[in-house]
Amino acid sequence: MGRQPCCDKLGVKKGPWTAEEDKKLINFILTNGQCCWRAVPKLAGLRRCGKSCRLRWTNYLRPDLKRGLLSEAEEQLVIDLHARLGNRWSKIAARLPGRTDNEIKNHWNTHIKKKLLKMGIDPVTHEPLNKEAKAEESSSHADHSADNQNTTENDGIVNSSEDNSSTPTENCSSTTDDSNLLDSICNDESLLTSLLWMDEPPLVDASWNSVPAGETACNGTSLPSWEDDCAWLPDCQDFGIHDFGFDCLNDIELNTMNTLEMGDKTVLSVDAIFLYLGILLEGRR
DNA sequence: AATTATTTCAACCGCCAGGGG
DNA sequence: TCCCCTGGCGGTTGAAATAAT
Repeated sequence: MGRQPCCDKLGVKKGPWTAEEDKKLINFILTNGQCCWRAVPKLAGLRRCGKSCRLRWTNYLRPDLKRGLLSEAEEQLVIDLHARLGNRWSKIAARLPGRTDNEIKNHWNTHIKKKLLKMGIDPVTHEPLNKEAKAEESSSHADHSADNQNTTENDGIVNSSEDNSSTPTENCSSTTDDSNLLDSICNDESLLTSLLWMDEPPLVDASWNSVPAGETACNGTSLPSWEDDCAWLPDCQDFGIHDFGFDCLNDIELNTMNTLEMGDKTVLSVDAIFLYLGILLEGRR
């Protein structure tokens, strides 16, 4: 018996999402949280498969996403991480808060790859291209003995045999470049702030999944409505203006939002979140 | 202005891993 | 232990946007 498709192919819409669909999905997720994706389209009134909904949410609609091109520092970080992790985009994305694996993968394929090639660096091995050519030449003589030693899996990280103290990137760039990278990261305040959370569960995502005490998300019982009780939202999700990437909004837009001061953080009301998402969606069209 | 080539990136596809029955 | 389901991942595609002719 073959594997069941992720969704009933009949009557399932494909292709670009419409504003209406986005709205429905956002509404549903904000109301119910992320639960069983397979059930989402039905419950949200969408003619999409659950997988498509999950992808749309994680890659495009999630409120904690950063938009726009990667900064220099982020790009450098991606290159460095790629040298260590290879094409493990999700692992790389986990180190760049607000960025998705898809976004990083696309940016790698369209920008970074070309940049590295231009610089004479092999985007796969992160070795200088001429060195690569030489290595290939010599390896054709020297059998494949190095193959077994060259890469070792260590806790999900690929290291070359000469990699105990340095990465391929470091091999071809030098430790000065590393300090430059560090400098550039330190100079990029937003990135630095983000990186401080690097080994923490992502702020929004983690709490996004956590349904408030006493609520059940997926079994369809006793879900909170916004009107009933939103008090958990600031406490549990701790949505801050900057967690949402509100930097993109102008003062007027921000002033129209209903915010609450919570200690050193400005927390958004539910109305404000909906308003923001509306503005965000408008801005993306 | 029209046509063609190239680039970008959102979305899809197929596969895999992990969890539960 | 096996089977099924779900979520997640990485590779690929193709429509839209942009640049070049």
